[in-house]
Parts: sequence; C-alpha cells; structure tokens
Amino acid sequence: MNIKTSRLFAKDRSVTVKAMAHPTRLLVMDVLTQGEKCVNDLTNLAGCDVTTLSKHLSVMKRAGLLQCEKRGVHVFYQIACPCFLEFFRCIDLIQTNQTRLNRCEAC
Amino acid sequence: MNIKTSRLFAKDRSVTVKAMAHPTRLLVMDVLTQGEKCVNDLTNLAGCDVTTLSKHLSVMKRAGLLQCEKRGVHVFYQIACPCFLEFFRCIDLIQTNQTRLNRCEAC
DNA sequence: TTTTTAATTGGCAAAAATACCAAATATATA
DNA sequence: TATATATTTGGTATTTTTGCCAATTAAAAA
Repeated sequence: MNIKTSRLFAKDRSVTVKAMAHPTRLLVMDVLTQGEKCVNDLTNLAGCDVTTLSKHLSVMKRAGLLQCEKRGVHVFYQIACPCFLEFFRCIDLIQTNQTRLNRCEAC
Repeated sequence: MNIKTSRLFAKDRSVTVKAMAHPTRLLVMDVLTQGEKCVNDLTNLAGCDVTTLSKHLSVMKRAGLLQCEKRGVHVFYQIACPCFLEFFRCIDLIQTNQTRLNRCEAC
C-alpha cells in the first residue's frame, strides 16, 4: 500500500477517533456499556446542557459509534460496537504503565 | 463506581484518545507498525513541516503512545503498545459496515 | 573549531471544536 | 386542541488545536 492510500486511511480513521476524543463522549461510551440510555439520563450523568449532549451524540452516531431508537418521547442510545471496550482497557493500562518501557499487559 | 469517578476516568482517557485523533498522528501509528522510524522519515511520509511533526510526536510520546530512542543524530520512534492495532481494525470495520445494525465483525 | 544535518521549542495567526441560548420539532397527555 | 416534556437544530462567542516560521540545541563530519 502506497503512502497516499495510507494517508487517506488515516484521515478516515481520524473521523471515528475524533468522535470519541472528548471527556463527555468517552463518559457516554462508558455509561452505555451498562445498556441503553435516553438523552435526558445521559445529560444528567454528563452534567452539561442537553443541547451540548445532543450534539455530541449526533457526532458519535454519524461516526458509527452509537445507534439510537426512538420510543415514545424518548430517544435511546446504545453502543454500536462493543469492541471499543477492549480498546479502553488498553488505554487505561497505558496510562497506568506509562513509565514502563515494556508493552502494556493487554498486548 | 459513582459518576464523578467515571467523569475523571473519561477525562484521563480523553488525553490518550486525543493524542491519536489527527490524520497525521494516525498515519504515524500506521507507519510505525512496520517498525521504528526517525523523525525525518516520518516527516517525508506525513508530508508536513518537520516542526509540525515533531510536535505531534511529542504529544503522542507524552500520552504514552510512542517511545523514542536517540542514536547518533537521529531520534527513532516506535509504538509503545501494539494493542492499538486491534482497535484500528475495529475502526476500519465500523466505517465499512456503518449502515448495518449489527456488530462489526471484530466483536 | 567550524560547518552541516537532525530534531525540538517558542511564538503566533489560522482553523477547528466546544458550549450554551433561542427556537423548532415531535410525541404524549389533559 | 392546548399543554407539557424530550430532543434536535441554528447561531455564535469562546476555547482549543494546528501549522509554520524563526531560533535553539545536539551530534557528527570537515
């Protein structure tokens, strides 16, 4: 694979990664691990304005991280792909072992 | 675990995720999959100013994503934790299967 | 020692992301 | 139908990130 193709790949990937790269969004991912939640519940947990959270959810959904379903007045969000959880586990280990030169335990 | 603790966790995680959330940084991660490279090589591959790349590397290193070693005039960078590669595989599948409601194949 | 090459740091303008208010939309209930 | 609740969208001020130039540091070669 040539470098131009690699750059395009990286650009695509960055859309997905950016959609996670915010404390509120990572909190949402974490909370949704326990199961689906509606926007209002997520707002209370995140502790920000509803409109702010709604926009975060919108970005995450567009990036394919979340799915949602409307039932009555509520919109329930859930994680689209649980494999991210493995990644989080790795991130946490990285932060714990940051000073060590060896690989993190997850590797 | 209470919500305040979860928020702190999310904030910590975001530092690591942000350190990856840029096309150039993801390209670097991808290229380093093949093995260590010096700053100059990475700069040519990324196609940006050396000073720009150097700062990207600095952020990634501080976040624990990369390690580096100086040998002679060159500074060689390498991936600190290969487990990220699994994550990338998942991201790629997400993007391909974005329209499907089921889990990505990596899950 | 001087010069050359490699890499990092400081500074700042430009671009992107974020957060909230106001307003709009949608659904259920009175 | 009118009202109340849940969510999204438009707009915009604020904050954060990015990218390059100029200058600095470091190591090797002349």
